[in-house]
Amino acid sequence: MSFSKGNGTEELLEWYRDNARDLPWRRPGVTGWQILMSEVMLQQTPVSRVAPIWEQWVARWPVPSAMAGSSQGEVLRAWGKLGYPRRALRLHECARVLAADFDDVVPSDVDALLTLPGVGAYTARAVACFCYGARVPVVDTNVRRVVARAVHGLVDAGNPSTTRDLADVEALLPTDTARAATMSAALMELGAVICTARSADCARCPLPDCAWVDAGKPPSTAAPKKVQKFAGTDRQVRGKLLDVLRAGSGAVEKARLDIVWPQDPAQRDRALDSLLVDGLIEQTDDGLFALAGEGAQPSPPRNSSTATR
DNA sequence: TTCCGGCTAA
DNA sequence: TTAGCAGGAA
Repeated sequence: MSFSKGNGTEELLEWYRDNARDLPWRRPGVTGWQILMSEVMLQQTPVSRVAPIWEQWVARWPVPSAMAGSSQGEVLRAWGKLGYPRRALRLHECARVLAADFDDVVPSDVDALLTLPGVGAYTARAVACFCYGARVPVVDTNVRRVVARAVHGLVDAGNPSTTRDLADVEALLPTDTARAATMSAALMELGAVICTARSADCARCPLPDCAWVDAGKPPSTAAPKKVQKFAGTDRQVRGKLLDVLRAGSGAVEKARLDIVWPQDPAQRDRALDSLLVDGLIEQTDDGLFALAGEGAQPSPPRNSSTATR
């Protein structure tokens, strides 16, 4: 397996060396933990939204044990509106495991990384490669698309098969470890900047040859995929409910949550229950709702300021 | 396969 | 209006 005719490895590596974006988590001296935080944040979330939050997190929780010392609620608040807040919860649990079982250091071994909460096939290899320079295929949606086009001549990757994709990319990597690691980063960068889902800027593409271009840029033949709607879904309701708790400082009465989704009480209660099940929120003994880990905290003293009454 | 946020470029 | 975004887990 290789890029269509010529092997575009040298061109791609050179392009990356000269054009890689100056992302904060690519700075020298960034640790495995900090890389891991960036990777989890970047799951389904654009770079521009992640960068400022990541800077705050690196300053606040520079090592796993620091985060393990904070409550889940504190982490959820700091997560803000990045979306998919279960990621934050997993990262917190991951920090606890790293502090307890890994001497506060993110492991470099892919199999060890895969045991960590919130770390899947992509993230494990991304950390092994970007932080520790391992020669492993790093396959995300960008790489999948680049390989589909440049190698297979298709606009989009078909059914994502992790096994096949890993083998595809593995075959593209140079033998030399350092060059292979750079190659993985370059493939991702190419998909993120040049060969994007919306448009392929072939004029600026460093690859000397592309199977998709050679084939005349054929459109997708795949059936239109089902769109995962958002408006009116439980996801939207969960977001609104969680936003109330994130914005406030302590436990709140259910009525405070009810008002953000009055149109469908059944759906609202279902969403609220799912947040409890996910461990994102908790219920206090007196029936109030709070962010996870904050229900036991003394709510703002209601009667202490009796002088004002 | 489906569910899980929130934002924005086109 | 919506497709798409450095995915993971059940």
